[in-house]
Amino acid sequence: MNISEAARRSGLSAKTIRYYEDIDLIAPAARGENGYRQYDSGAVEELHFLARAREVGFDLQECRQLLNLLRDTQRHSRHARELVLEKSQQLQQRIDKLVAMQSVLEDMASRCHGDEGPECAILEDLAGAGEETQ
Amino acid sequence: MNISEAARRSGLSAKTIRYYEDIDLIAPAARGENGYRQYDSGAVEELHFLARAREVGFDLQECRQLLNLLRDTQRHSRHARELVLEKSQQLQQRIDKLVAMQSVLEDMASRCHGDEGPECAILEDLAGAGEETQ
DNA sequence: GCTTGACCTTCCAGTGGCGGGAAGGTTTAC
DNA sequence: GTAAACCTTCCCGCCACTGGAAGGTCAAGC
Repeated sequence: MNISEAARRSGLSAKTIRYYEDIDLIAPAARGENGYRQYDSGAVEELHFLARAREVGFDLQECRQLLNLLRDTQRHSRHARELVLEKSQQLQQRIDKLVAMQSVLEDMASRCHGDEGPECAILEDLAGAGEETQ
Repeated sequence: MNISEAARRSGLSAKTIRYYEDIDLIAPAARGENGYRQYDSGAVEELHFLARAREVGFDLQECRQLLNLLRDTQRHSRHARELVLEKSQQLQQRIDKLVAMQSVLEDMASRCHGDEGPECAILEDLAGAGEETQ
């Protein structure tokens, strides 16, 4: 099949598939007589694997490691599990940070009248926070 | 004061301050005889405002709007409040997404032995998810 | 045979928000 | 006198793509 069909089946865009080939994340696709890339179901499975791994938060370097594990029949499942748990912790840190940011926003919004007047707790907060001790 | 002192007081890096000037987020700094940028406390306050706004999740375009509100004595605090609440909703969406991703990771990890064997629920999941119906 | 449109190819540029580092000028301290 | 710590501008790199230009290919309809 051509690249757009492989894209449809894998969940990646054709652009992304070419990009992954470009950075040697995947092996160069076979080519037809016309120079078009050709994909079989095995290739699509790898692409789909990558799409899934990206969806759950792995970056391309980590995807590389996961692909190596996928291809390695001598692998230890411990390695995959470690990658997943580490990624989970990273996500937790990002979540914690976003939650903290959001609570600051909600707090500011709650103290702002939000009317037609110029007085604004939000702008005061952003301007002055951390300067009271001086 | 010179740029590194302004950086220290505002919480931004000198690189970032120059960048903000470059993209016209802030007015060009005054220059001393030697060509060095000079900052007064008013300029530092604006930089600090920007640092705070960035910390709570606003992008530079939104920071531009917030700065306009800060400078506008005729502003309506409603505008600032709307920006904050919209940003809060955006953060909520990002949080929801990350939480969903993390729960997938935790689920996969829980079903993986994580031992020295090659059998691995994680890799199976990533490879096969969404294909059972076929 | 001709056109139209949907494919495909490569290559280059841009995104956001900076950070790193080169190459060179200035100031300060010893 | 010199070393270091500043400062300047400029350009490249990061991540993971996306958009678009310029051009080749293919299938369908007339």
